[in-house]
Amino acid sequence: MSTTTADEVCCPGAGADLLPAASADELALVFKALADPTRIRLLRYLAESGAGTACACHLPGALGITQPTLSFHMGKLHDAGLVSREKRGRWVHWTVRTDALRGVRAFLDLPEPAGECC
Amino acid sequence: MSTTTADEVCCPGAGADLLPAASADELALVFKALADPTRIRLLRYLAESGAGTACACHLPGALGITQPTLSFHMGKLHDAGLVSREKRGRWVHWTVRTDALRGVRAFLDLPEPAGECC
DNA sequence: TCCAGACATAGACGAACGTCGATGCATATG
DNA sequence: CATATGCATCGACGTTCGTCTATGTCTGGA
Repeated sequence: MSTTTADEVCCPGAGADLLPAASADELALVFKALADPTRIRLLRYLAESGAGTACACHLPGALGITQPTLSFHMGKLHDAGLVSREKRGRWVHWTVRTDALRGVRAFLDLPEPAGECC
Repeated sequence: MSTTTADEVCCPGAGADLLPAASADELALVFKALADPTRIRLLRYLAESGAGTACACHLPGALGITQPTLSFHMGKLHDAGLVSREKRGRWVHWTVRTDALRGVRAFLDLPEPAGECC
């Protein structure tokens, strides 16, 4: 029931192909990890620290969250591949993985509008 | 309670300043709109269509979702400022607003790791 | 060896999300 | 005017999310 009168009446140049569901899922996973203000600030904080690495010991206080909540967010970032965990003695040090952002950055470079529609 | 022993023991170069909460919220809003496979495919579809504009009449079938669901997702994209709505007669045409992605694209250009940590 | 501290995990709870069917509201067409 | 159609909205539902407190686990130092 898809090819009804709509196809011929409305914008015919809109026959673009869809992004495969697998690719969309993969992108959404990273975007989901970025879809929280706390995690955005965490990522930014790490990126601005020396060598993109820092322990998160003073962050709960600065962000107004508890330690388990911080652990939860870092886990999310880690699951998305955006940070790597390294245990040094008693503390955990986190490092931003900028290469993990390549996919989403490529996606955001959407083709510029060119040509007419209808 | 912030400047305890932790500050002097663990990575001292980690004294980066935090992104303001308002900026983080703003970024998270856009990322939240992108944090769904269906919306990712919709945005990509629009971007690849002529002039970044298309009506969404054949999309429900192609994506395996119903018309209300499509309306819901387009509303989300619209709320985030990622698309603009234009009513032409009986149909609604959607256009990608690539400029709305500038903020998140700038954020994703995280500073490269430079210097040593500890 | 034992204690203190850093981090993870478990359990709970309210809020937001994604989806649907049903309905309402415009607008083009006969 | 009556009808059909594209889209938005409503109400409902199960799921996921973000946060907390309480507890467990592991490591370094006294």
